[in-house]
Amino acid sequence: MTAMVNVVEILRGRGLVEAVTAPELEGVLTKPATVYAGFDPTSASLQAGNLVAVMAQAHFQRAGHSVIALIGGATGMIGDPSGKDQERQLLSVETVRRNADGIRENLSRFLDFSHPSAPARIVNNYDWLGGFSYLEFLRDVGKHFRMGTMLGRESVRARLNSAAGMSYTEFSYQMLQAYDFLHLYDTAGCTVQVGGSDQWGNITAGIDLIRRQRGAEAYGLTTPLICDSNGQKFGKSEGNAVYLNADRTSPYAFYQFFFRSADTDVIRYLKTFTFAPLEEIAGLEAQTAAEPEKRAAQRRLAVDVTRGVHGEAGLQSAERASAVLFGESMDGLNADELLDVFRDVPSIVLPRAQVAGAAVVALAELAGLCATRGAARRLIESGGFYVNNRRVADLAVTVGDGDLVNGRLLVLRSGKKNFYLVKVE
RNA sequence: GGUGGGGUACCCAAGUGGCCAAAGGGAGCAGACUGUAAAUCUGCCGGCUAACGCCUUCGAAGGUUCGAAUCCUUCCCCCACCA
Repeated sequence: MTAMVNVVEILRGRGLVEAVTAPELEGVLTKPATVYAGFDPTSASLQAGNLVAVMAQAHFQRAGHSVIALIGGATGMIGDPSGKDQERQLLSVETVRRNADGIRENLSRFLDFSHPSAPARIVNNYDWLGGFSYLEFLRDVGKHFRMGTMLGRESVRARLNSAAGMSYTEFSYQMLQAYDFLHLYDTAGCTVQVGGSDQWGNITAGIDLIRRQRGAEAYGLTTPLICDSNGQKFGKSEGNAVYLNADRTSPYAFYQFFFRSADTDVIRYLKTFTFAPLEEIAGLEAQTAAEPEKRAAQRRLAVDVTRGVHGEAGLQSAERASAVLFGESMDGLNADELLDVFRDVPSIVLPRAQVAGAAVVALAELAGLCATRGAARRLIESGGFYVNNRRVADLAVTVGDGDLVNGRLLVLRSGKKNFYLVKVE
């Protein structure tokens, strides 16, 4: 058998390694291993921040290892206290199930489930934890945990010292995740767990359990928490999370999120969120230094990630919309072309009677572009309001039939980049 | 349970009878400059209004007063120290 590529080295080179539990991991990975990462079904879609763990797993699979994505159908009902300062709201069984389906869809874009020798697998820990009785669990699992160790975990200590405190339920979380690791070790020969840096405690809990119960060594690798150069957690756009599902974050908005990356972040992001070879990234870095206004690195980042998540069709619609919105004029486009370009932009349908003859202030509020009439007034007075890409700074201006593209479409805009489509019927 | 300190707008925080829709900072929105970046500067930032102004807000409910975020009463919640 030919020597395997050193996946840890690849991950390091891309800034995807925060820490490993033992240096021997690299040696272990010279032979095919089974690697798992868990995903919390708190939402029906993964967020951009989750891409770090997903990419790490994809690199493992590309290097010839078997990967398992674990959806926390059971643990999601309990709530992982790691990195949270509040007790979590419990999710219903139904919600967790629905969310698990959404996440499965997201993951399928990155992991190869039909790989000939090592197909990726998705498992749900509800399948083995759901039927556990409390007594059984205490006897078979809880017995192997020491209070001192559990209380010493960072996630527990931080919460016990906080005003919010911690419930017994959340305190028990670490045992469940540890048991997952043991279960996957037993049933799939899984010896490596990958997770965010906040997962360190949960991962080592699993490693301890496997050592105690089976006398075997298991390993963990954590990925760093990605922040932008301002120290803000990665994956928020205008205060909202960036999701992978198209119905939550449109391909256009998704593309734009990456395209707007700062120069100081974009090279790091390319390494982390794309498979672009490091030599190419070095080239883009040089180009960014020489002619930053071309935004070549940002474009490459946006293109690669959007294609990965939304496919070729999603990428094309995002690029087409971006070209029109930020470059070419929208004059000369008819309503159908505009509808196509703005497919991903928020829109509202209004009856003709409410639009024709309406003052722009009223319209901005009515369409939902501004929360209140006053906000609409201020926006217009400060010169940040556009109708069909033309600035309107006068409150008294009204919209007439002649302003509607093909008599049925109006493009509103706030600031440089927030478009809003009004469909008239 | 005792004692002390608190609850002010999205967040932090000043304000102890009228000049308070409430200082300052942060976040946010917009403008200028740029490159859809960063930094900087400017404006806005409870609601309605073209504006004068009107309405609702300072933990909750009552009360005193011409007038209350500010004083009084009761209640709720939080924090610190002690038990």
